[in-house]
Amino acid sequence: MTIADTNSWRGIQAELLRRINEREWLPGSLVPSEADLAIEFGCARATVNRAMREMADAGLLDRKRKAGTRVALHPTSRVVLDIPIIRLEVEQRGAEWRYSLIESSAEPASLALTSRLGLPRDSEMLHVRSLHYADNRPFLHEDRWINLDLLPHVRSVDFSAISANEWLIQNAPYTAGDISFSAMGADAGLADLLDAPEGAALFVIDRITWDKDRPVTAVRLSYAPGYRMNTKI
Amino acid sequence: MTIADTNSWRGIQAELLRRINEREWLPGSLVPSEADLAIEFGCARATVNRAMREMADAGLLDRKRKAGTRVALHPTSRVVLDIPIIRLEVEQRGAEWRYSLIESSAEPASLALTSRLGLPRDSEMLHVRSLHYADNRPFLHEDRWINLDLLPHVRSVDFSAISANEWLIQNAPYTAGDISFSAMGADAGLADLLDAPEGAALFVIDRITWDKDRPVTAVRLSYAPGYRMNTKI
DNA sequence: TTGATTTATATGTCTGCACATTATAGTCTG
DNA sequence: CAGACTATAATGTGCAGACATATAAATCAA
Repeated sequence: MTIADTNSWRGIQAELLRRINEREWLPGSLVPSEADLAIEFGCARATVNRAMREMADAGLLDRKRKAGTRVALHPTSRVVLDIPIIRLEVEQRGAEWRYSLIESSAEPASLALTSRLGLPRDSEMLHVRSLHYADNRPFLHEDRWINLDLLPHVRSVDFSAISANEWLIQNAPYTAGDISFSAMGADAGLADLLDAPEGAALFVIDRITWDKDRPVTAVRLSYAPGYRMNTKI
Repeated sequence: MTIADTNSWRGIQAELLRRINEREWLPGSLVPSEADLAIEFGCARATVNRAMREMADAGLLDRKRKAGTRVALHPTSRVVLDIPIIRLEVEQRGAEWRYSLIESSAEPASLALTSRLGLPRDSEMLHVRSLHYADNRPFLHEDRWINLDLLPHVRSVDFSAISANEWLIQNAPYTAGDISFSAMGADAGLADLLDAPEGAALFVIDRITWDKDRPVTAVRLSYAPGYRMNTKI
């Protein structure tokens, strides 16, 4: 019965984590109720609740009213990724960020894209392609389509002065987004741009953002070979 | 002054989100204090706190004592990935999971690995390589090293009957982990195993888990071409 | 002017209480 | 015995108040 030093919610959480990690409470087993734990730790029930709620959010505990709280059977580790502005990502690596616009023009989007976005076929969208550099070496290729219907004044933005990535974050709010990560071989054009051999394995992020069911932008970020996205559990 | 219908913390959170999304509160601007908002919404300060704390955790708000709360300037979108047991991941796709052990043997680990794990050089570790299938097609290659020092009884586990992935999740608790995602070209061996052309771009997850500073296992998961990891913001 | 100290303020957390919500388990009834 | 109803037990949420803590801003001293 090792009572945590402090009866703060962090102390209680640490103690609960210890009991789970050290198999004092086995996966799938029922743990004492909030009220009982509050008595044991000599604190208010709300404090125990605070500690346990976070653990439930993290997937370590399964909680149901009346049924009680159980240690999760399959603790799916939950990973949190922070996706920053590209400029900041480069600068955080201690490299100098540079950006160059390749193309910016209104074009009819492909059927694959419009259908995925729920737009009328042959909708005109702004197609912006650009390259981000870290210390003068290609870092990633940004291939973006912007919904002109939702953001008509984007036509007049000079994307050689500010990256589309940054302009959108500051000017186009979104309420939801779909992201997918994958690996792709570099085609001839990308290989040339990224200064990589053709067929090189590239880390790719595809992202579509929405503002209440209306698509804002669809982007594909293709990173130069060697890129790693790191995080902790 | 649209007061949210309910003065539950969710209602308040929704209203705050609306004000941010609709640019009523601009990025970087100071928002009213908890006390003021509590008065405005006619609720307790704790309720406002609950709503705002979650938004701060999500990176939408920056909060500092005395300085107050500001709308985040660079709303780094925070993505949450659930990394399930491989078997469950395959089954969730509606495919049949199958598993085959390639190799399981105690070997001295490479210097690169031992130094990364903080183990003595030439430490013996259990090297387990296996292949996971979805509907009889190669899904991913699991290349794992297990710390025999920490888990000596793992020598006697039959990894042809249970996957190392699953056994470890159920038997080896960990307190921290480092994960990195990248893209790699398939070498001859992997290409053969995954039934892919040599050089094909593979999505790769490297993960090291720790139990209080002691390494538990290091694993590289190489997914067959075409794999995408999806999530939402 | 500059550096140290104090003060005021916003957030962070805890308490004790109350009621709401949900789902289990038991009971009653036809 | 089956199905409907009811009591109960756990979590979910809210409130008012209190104190803790960090820190920006103001004040004071050299």
